[in-house]
Amino acid sequence: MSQVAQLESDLRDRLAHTSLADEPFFLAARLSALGSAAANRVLTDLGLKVRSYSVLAFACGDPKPTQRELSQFLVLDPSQIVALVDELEALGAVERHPDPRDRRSKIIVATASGRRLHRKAKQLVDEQARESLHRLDDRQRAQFLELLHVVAID
Amino acid sequence: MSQVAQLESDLRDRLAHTSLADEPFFLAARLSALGSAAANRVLTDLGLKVRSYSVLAFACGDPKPTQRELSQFLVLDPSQIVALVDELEALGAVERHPDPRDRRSKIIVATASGRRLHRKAKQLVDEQARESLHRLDDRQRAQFLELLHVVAID
DNA sequence: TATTGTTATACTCTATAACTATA
DNA sequence: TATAGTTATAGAGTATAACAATA
Repeated sequence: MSQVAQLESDLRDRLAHTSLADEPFFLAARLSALGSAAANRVLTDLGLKVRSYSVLAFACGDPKPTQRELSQFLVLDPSQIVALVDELEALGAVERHPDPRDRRSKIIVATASGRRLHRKAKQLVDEQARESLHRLDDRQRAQFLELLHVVAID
Repeated sequence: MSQVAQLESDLRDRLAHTSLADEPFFLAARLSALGSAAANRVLTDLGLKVRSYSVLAFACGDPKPTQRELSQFLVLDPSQIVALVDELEALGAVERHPDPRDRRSKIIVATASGRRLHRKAKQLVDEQARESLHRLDDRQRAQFLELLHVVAID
């Protein structure tokens, strides 16, 4: 049914005083669940989800990733990348290019329209992220991102 | 196959300089995926997973949660709580008690052996968490937890 | 009428193994 | 022998609707 778990203040207070509230993996899972749901909601109109958006973002960056690298970046099995790339390819957003240095590999590169799509999507996602961090002031937000960066990118 | 995505330093460096590396939802998702996998690995021997461990933790806390509350805390559909509680009940770790204030609700409360199980599990999980945050010093870790707390607990 | 727990079901995601072509 | 991408498939997780008991 509904699963968006907007907590009333008394429930929030109870959650805040649980033993789990000090366990980073629980907090990260909760943040991830809430964040992904929100991001997916915002991306639907563009035909994207968090996963495909992430692949597209890498395909827009430099250097271009192979599928193997994508699977490591996104913590997904290589076999799952196939469907994601297929999906974006069907949208005309990315193409599979041969890797000149290893003919087994395929490099995923965004098309011009893929880059436009990414620009629009990033704007929506960034705005949504700003909202979900609204309880932090500028300094705290910067700090949080820096620490999260260190912790999440092994 | 393997999906534990231990990155080599050059790949880590590439990931660190991607546009996604500044998007909190992506970092949270990555941290959550890595953290849950690690926590699940550590909990297997006790017959628990992250989800069931989380339910057990609430059932050990005070005040005891209803299933409805659990679904909000864990950002899961109420129908999914049923199976989790069934699972813990089969382990003899929790019991469903009638809620004196609302006979529709069931309060989930840990048994004595459930509390022992939780104690053991928490020790393993905490140790694992400390490891995965090893790149932060004490002050940073405290800061990170505080900010994560604010952001994840709406 | 609305809500709690439950069941059922369809759908998505995840994990694993095997295949092919390259290395 | 090992690795990149692919396919197939089974299992786990997710979303949705409907029902009985209770509010």
